Amino acid sequence: MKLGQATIKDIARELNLSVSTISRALKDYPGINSETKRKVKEVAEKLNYRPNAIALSLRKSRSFTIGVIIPEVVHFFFSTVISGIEEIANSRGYNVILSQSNEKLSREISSIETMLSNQIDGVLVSYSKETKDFDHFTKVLDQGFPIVFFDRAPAIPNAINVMVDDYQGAYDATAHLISQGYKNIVHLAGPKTLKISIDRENGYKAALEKNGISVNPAHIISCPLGTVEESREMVAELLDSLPERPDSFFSCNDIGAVGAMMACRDAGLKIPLEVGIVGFSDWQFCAMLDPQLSSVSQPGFTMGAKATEILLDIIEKKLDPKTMEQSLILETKLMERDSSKRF
Amino acid sequence: MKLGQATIKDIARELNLSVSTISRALKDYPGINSETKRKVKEVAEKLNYRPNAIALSLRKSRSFTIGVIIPEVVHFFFSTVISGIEEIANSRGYNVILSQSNEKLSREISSIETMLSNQIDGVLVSYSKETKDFDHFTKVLDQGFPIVFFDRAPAIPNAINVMVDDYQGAYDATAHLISQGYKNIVHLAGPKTLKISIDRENGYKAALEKNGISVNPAHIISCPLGTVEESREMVAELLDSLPERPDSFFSCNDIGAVGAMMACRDAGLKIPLEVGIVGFSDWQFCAMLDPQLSSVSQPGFTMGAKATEILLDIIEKKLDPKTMEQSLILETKLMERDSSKRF
DNA sequence: TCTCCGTGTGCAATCGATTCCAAAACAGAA
DNA sequence: TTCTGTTTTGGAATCGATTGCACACGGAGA
Repeated sequence: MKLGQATIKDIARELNLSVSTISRALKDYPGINSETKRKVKEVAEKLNYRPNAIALSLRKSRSFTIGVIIPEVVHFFFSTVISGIEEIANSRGYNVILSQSNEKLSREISSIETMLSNQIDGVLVSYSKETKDFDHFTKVLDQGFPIVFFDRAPAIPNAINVMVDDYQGAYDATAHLISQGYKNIVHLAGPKTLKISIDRENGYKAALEKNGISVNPAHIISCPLGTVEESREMVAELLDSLPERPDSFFSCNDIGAVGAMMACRDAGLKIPLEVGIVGFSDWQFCAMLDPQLSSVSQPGFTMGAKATEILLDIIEKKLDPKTMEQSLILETKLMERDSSKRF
Repeated sequence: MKLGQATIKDIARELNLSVSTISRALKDYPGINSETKRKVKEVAEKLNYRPNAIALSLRKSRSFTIGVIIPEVVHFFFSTVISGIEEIANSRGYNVILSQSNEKLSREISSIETMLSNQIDGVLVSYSKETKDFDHFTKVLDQGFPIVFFDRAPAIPNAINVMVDDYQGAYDATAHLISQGYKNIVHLAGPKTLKISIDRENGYKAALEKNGISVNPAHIISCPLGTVEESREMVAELLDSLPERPDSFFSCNDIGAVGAMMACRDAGLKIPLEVGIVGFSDWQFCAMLDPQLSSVSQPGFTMGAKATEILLDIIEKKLDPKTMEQSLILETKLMERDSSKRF
């Protein structure tokens, strides 16, 4: 057998036929003798023929591949999103090219460049924390190239976004704490560059106001790093310094909530009796903690799946990005667990 | 501007030159007038020219893309591996196509088929739990196609593997429990289809024997599902039924360890005073549990990075798979935490 | 004036598959 | 035997970029 893959030409040579005949025979075109078809398929099988998708891509100017640009893979939420993307893309016959920006703008830009060079049919993006300027996206969007953003929605007019209702999720979490009788609710907030952080903070504020509690700026703590240590220290300091001790924490992510939990335990406070804690994202480990951590569950898999469906529909012209709904907002679900249930 | 990407032809038309001149000018070939080069590059810039990687792939029979076949993305360990793969591949100018088998053999087979169709240059594989027969891999391996297996090493002679030293990791974990004075050590074992499960069990047995403790078959519990519930039930039952209560658990994974932890707590046993627990993998949440869970840390990122380096070296002929070392075994590291430290 | 040589370009084949158009091959009818 | 129509097959262009080879042009030397 020849080195490398057998091509349509090898079959043609073997049978003394032209390549066009082989091509048609393999695809069951009408007007090819059925005996010829049989022989062609037989030889194709024998030579272990496999169509060259690259050649097809070149001819059709379609690669049946979509790109995914994500801040980092090692992140429970994002990994569920990827899983959803992969699932739908695969079932519809598309490949998935993955690239992580590691929250770096420069890598985000080079990623989209190489992906475009590779003639991908469309791209799914969750942009990095560093990204404040979206020119690298608008430039290609303006050329009519399909992009769907997920989780983190950019400030680009007419961009298609799939996200969760961060505002409502945060509202629900805060309202839940209030309903459990907590009064001094502290919010551990995320970086202001991300719309999701702002939305969560706003949901928190709205829930307070709706329940007649005025927002205390000293109760909103910025945790830009998002590490356990950071929030643990912040909360420890807070417990020491505030005149009136906070009796609950709503963190914009689960990691922060764990830090708060540790700081409270360090301070000898009982959870949920003396302090209530709620996180955001509902990472796998929430149910494994003691006490189990309440958290706002985000449908990561669904988000990936929906975003991919929309992207593929745009690629296949089943949807027109100009006339369609710009944003798809998925519902969150508050998982009430022991860390915040007093009753 | 024309719809779609500008090609070399567009530049040629614009400047009334032939495509060959453009090609050479863009690549700074000698024998092209420098004034021409300047103009070509200027127009390329103006038209936002981007070379078509597909066309290049077809011509060179090289796609600069590698495939990754993995059981599931939503798995802390695997996501760290992916991160390592992505890092190296990217830095060496390769794309990464991702496909998850969801532990299904059929999907594994179809994945490798489409990847081959897409002319990938090589593939990294961690096979599914269902896979008992490796024909779909040996067939392509025999044609000289580069495959590197990671984490789960198949029973294929001459296959290249990158894995962690599961035996030693398990040995260390068990020896650690013994050194802490635990005597009745139960092992929660994984599916026997995976070599890693067998290695870990053997490491456990060896550590016992080395320390003069005979292996009690009733102390080896199979947990094929790998869910918290499964191990929780198994352990609960065990605590009830065994004549002599086990005083420690070494689980082949962290999830199982959490289940054991819960069952022990349910039974009113104090950790680590009355029961010691050690897991395997050192997932992110281990340090967040209370008490913090001891676990055997696996270098996922390094594994992905090393496997990718080997694969790319083979692809680029810097390494010859026939003469090289077949297996690269990475060291594990026991993270001793509160769940198993009595002293 | 003719030849030689170097510089700068263009032509055309190539990679693998598809597809429009044309052309064989063959059948049956006149 | 010739013509017409159908069935089956082949030729060639195409997708975008690369590259070996040839060619055009100019000046220099004989």
